[in-house]
Amino acid sequence: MYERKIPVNLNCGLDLIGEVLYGKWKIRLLWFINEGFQRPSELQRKIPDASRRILNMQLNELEAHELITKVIYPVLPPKVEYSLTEFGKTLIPIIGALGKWGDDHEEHLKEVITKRINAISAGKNSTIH
Amino acid sequence: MYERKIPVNLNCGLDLIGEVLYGKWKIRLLWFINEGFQRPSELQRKIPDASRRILNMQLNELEAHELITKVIYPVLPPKVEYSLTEFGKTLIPIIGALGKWGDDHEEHLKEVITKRINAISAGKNSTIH
DNA sequence: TCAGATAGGGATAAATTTATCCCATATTTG
DNA sequence: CAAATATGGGATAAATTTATCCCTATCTGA
Repeated sequence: MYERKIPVNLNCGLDLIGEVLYGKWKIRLLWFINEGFQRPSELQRKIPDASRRILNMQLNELEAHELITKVIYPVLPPKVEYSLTEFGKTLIPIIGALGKWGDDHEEHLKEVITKRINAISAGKNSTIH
Repeated sequence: MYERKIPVNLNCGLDLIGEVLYGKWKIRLLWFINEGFQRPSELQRKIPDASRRILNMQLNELEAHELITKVIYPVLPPKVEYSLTEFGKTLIPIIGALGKWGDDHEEHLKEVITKRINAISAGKNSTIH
C-alpha cells in the first residue's frame, strides 16, 4: 500500500467514517455486494470504469476495516465471495441516503458540476483568442 | 484549479454526490457553516489542520456547486460571510448521519483503522530483522 | 511604526490515489 | 492447442489533491 507521511486524524465521527469510506469505488462496492454481487468478477462487470487492480485494493481495505468478509473456495478456477459483515450492513442505509440525495437533485447537480468543469477549461484557454 | 484528464462520471446519484462532497474538508466546512461559523477566519480556527489555502479552494468549489453563498462586505479589513443555500441545507441531515455513524462506532473504527495502519508500516519493515 | 487580524490567490513541491502493464495458475470450451 | 474465465498482486507511471511558501492590501491597537 502506502505508508502515510501525514498522520491521520481520528478526532470525530466524520474523520472516522472518512477513513473507511474514502476511495473512489468503495461505496459502490459495498452497495453492489449488498445487492448480491459477491464475486470479484461480478463486481468488476458492475463497475467497468474501475480497473481490476484498484477494485482488489479497495476490497482489501474494506476487509481490513471489517466492513466485508472474504471467503475463498479452494477450487480451480478460483472462486471468491465477499459479504457484508453486520458492521458493514449498518452503512447501507447511509449509502442509500447518499445515493437518494444525488438522484433527487440530479438535474441541478449535473448543471452545476458541468458548469464548473467548463469554467475551469475556459480559464485554461482564456489567454487564447 | 486543475483540468481533469480522466472524464468525470455522472451516471448515478452516488457519482453526483461524490463530485460535490469529495475533498478533505468540504463536509466539515458545510457542517461548521451550518453551526454558525460563517467567516473564513472562524472556519480556519475550527479546522486548524487545514491550510488557509485549501480551505479557500474548497469553499470556492462549494460555492460553485451552489451549496453555499458568499457575501463580501465592502469594508476594511475585509469581511466575508458564507451561508448555506437552501440546496446546501438539504445535505445537513445526511452529514449528521455520517458523523453519527462514526461516533456510534468510534471504538471499533479506531481499532480497525489503527490495526491497518500498523499492518502497513510493519509490512514496510518486514525485511529488516 | 511594527505586529496582528482579515481575505485571496499564484507558483511549486510533496503526498496520495488511480491507472496501466505484465506475470502466474488451472480449468473449460471451441 | 489457443483463447477465455477466475483471482491476485508487483512495478511503475500518471493523475489528482494537499501542503508550503510567498506576496498583496488596509485597519487597529500597543
